[in-house]
Amino acid sequence: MAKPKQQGDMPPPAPKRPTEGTLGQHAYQCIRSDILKGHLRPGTPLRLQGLKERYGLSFTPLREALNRLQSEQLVDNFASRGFRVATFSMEEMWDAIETRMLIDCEGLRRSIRRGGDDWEAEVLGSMLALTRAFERTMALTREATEEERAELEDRHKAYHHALISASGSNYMLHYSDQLYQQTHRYRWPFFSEAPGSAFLKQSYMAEHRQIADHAVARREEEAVDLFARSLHRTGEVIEKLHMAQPVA
Amino acid sequence: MAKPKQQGDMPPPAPKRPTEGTLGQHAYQCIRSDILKGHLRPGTPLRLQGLKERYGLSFTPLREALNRLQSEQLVDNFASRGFRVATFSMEEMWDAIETRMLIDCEGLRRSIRRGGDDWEAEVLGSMLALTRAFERTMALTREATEEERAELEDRHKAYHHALISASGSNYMLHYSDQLYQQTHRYRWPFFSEAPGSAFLKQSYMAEHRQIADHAVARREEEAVDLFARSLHRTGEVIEKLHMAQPVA
DNA sequence: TTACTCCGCAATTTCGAAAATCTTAGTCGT
DNA sequence: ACGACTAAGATTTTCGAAATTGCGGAGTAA
Repeated sequence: MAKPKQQGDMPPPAPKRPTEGTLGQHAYQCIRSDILKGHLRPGTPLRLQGLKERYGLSFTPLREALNRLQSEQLVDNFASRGFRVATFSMEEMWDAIETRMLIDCEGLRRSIRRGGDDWEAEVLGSMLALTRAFERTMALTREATEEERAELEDRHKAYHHALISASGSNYMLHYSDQLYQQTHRYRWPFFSEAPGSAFLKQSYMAEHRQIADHAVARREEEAVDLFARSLHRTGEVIEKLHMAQPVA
Repeated sequence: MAKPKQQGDMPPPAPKRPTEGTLGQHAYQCIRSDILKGHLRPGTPLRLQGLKERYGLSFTPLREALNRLQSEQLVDNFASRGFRVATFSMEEMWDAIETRMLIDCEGLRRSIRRGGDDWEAEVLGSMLALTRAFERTMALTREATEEERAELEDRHKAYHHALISASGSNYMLHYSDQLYQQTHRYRWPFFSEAPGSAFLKQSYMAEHRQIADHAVARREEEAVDLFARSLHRTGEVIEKLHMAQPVA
């Protein structure tokens, strides 16, 4: 039983101060990324002095970012007692999965019904990009770097976005994005290091291809059914992994 | 063709500084309330000096609130050029209605399947409270005060929340709440003053009662069907009103 | 021993000024 | 007349210090 790598132990250096945009935006992106990648663990108090040292930013932009992340439910705010990374639970994870199934399946249905050539191109293009990145990481004889994993993850996210991108609903896209990131918190630390994960990944990739094929061929029920099952299976895998290794 | 009252003309005084909680939270509630009630119009620049004068707060808590409202899509943030109240459009309104239909109907289904005595009591209780407030405002021989309207609105919101409260999904509840508030922006300035609005309100109330009755009697398909139609009709009414009186 | 109060310190929140950025109006050149 | 440039003023964003709040430990009384 392999132990998942302790991603929180050695967080990578924070990105440099940007030359463009506001520091509040930069703070948002940095903190969000660290939460999604597990460098900031669930339940962790987000002390302003610590964040200031890590990111080189004053309290004001940090607090602005934390307020945004609060509204996105990645962070809990305890009035006058500061902010904490939102906690994990299986209950919450299943809620995110099931709500995501509701929204994403509807988004996929609408896209299949309304999407034109551009949508098809986007689906197939993102599927191809995901396949390429996947093959590259599978061919590695060493552990993938965080950058390589991030690239694969970006491609994966783009694939999911593409599937529902012709839904005509900004709200569905927006909520889907948020729910994707919530489920991501549970997947990222464990998924790549799980036992049998190479087999699992191949199986997921095959499934992703099938969903894309069904979608572009306008086989609505097949696509949506497989998509729902795939999302649900994500939850099952996460649950199994978390049982094997309780959350810190 | 009656013109809707110009709610933005004379905004009521802002609430006093709280003795509890943070000023950032207070700012959030004040600004949010003013947006939802139309005192801050769509597209309006949210100038910090103006907000400071209106609410008696420094820039920092104001900015914190604006960052939160940005994540909730009530406010748009233009980096280095400040914040604005998010704009209206019929497209956006329909998106909110349709997404809300998706989420709320699923929430109602789940509640009908899973809810116990407590849920039934909540549904019937909130229906009763809404009826009482409604009858009071209908019996007025003068125009309802903003407080009276706000009470009715709070009861209405509580009714909708109750219907889906046993869904077991915090995300659905959270998104439903946000979508409720988005649609509220379109309803509030116009709905109470629309032509034939007394008739329309009676019809809505009868419908709300029927939905509650179906739900509590566990007639899932009837409840959900009527609920969906009711939500959709809200969109139709809003659209009609906005055609009669284009958004300022 | 338990419960309560007080105090010091740490942390959070807010303040207002300074720094940075944007907007507008005026001037100059083509 | 139009476009480019500049300067001044307005506004936004950030900074760091002050004000406020929470927490933990020590002391006291029952």
